[in-house]
Amino acid sequence: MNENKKQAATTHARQQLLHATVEIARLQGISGVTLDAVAKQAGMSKGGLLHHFPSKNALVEALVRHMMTQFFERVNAIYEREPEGRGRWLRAYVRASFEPEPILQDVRTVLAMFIENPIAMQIAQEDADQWMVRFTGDGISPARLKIIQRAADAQWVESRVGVETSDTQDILDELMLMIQQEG
Amino acid sequence: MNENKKQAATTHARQQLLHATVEIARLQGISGVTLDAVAKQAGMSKGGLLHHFPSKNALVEALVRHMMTQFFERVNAIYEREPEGRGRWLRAYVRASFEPEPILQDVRTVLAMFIENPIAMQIAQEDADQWMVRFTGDGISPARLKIIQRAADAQWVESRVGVETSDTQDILDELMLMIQQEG
DNA sequence: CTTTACAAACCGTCTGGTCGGTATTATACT
DNA sequence: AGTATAATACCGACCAGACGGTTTGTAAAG
Repeated sequence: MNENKKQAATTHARQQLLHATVEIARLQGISGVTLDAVAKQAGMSKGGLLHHFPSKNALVEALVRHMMTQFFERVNAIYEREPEGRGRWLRAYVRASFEPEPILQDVRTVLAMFIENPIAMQIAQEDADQWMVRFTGDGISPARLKIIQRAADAQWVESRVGVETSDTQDILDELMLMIQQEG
Repeated sequence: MNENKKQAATTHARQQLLHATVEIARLQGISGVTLDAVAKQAGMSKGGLLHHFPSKNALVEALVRHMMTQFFERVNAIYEREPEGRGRWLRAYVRASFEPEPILQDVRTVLAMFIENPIAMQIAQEDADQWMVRFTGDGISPARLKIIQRAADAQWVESRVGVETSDTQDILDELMLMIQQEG
């Protein structure tokens, strides 16, 4: 008895659907991700899509999981080749984040789905530039500056989005320390 | 002649509309932000809303701008009280990002609008937790660890979203250095 | 003859936006 | 001052399109 052929997320059709979703997101943005569009992109009818994923939410959920798995595998691969010692996992994670690998391209696209909004992003970019101008001449190396700013931004976002953060004060202290110290 | 009463973004009605939008976003999430809902929340009809903001995009754009201005003003205020010297602006920026001020609460809400998605966020949270487990015992202080991870995450997002990043290599080097060094 | 994998027509709802209309206030003219 | 005129602020019915999901049908496989 062959019984491992339809394992939930493993069918060829499902893979194709997932890939089509990423494709649409990349081409049309999140608002373009409709059942019709995805189905069409995958060369299938909406009925067919709904057969594999009972709802749009199911599709998105599967997609997110799929992407995260991919990212994990990438980190894992890097981890193997990363020398032992302090922060081996973290090093692998960071490296993977900075990789331009096509695999990650997809992951990023999906993540972008939840942020994208042409107007907002454009404004955000302008805003970021202005901050950069302000920061420059502050005596801190550009690299370190960006790291600090990003960490701050993340704090900002996460606190609202509901991601529990424990060591807020410690993180703040550490950041201030980084600013004080020589870069 | 009184002629400064209707300055584009300054009317009382517009302010109210903007505030209503934030309120709806906070209560119902981004999907709840419809013209009808916003108008109702502001005690106005949709027609009225459309009179002040010719389209939904116009509303969102005004909102984002408004929020960013608020954040800037907050940073500015902190900057004034921040001692001179290295990274004064950056320090103010970081401090503002970590503030629980109600003013910033709004800004965060708006930003969250572009990220919110119950399923995705939940999965992301689980994912983040797993990474934390993996990182722990890596020999790095939790605070520093989170900073590094967040900076990496930001890189990850930004690269896809289209935010131009110049010193990628430098940032990566700096991060690796932070991992190596004592926290 | 039942299950799987799709197709395609169809439906109800929701949403952004239009449009015609009205009350109120400011401006112009006599 | 008094009245005509017009601009502003707002209402609410309406519409067209989009979208998620349901249902019915069907062809092939086992």
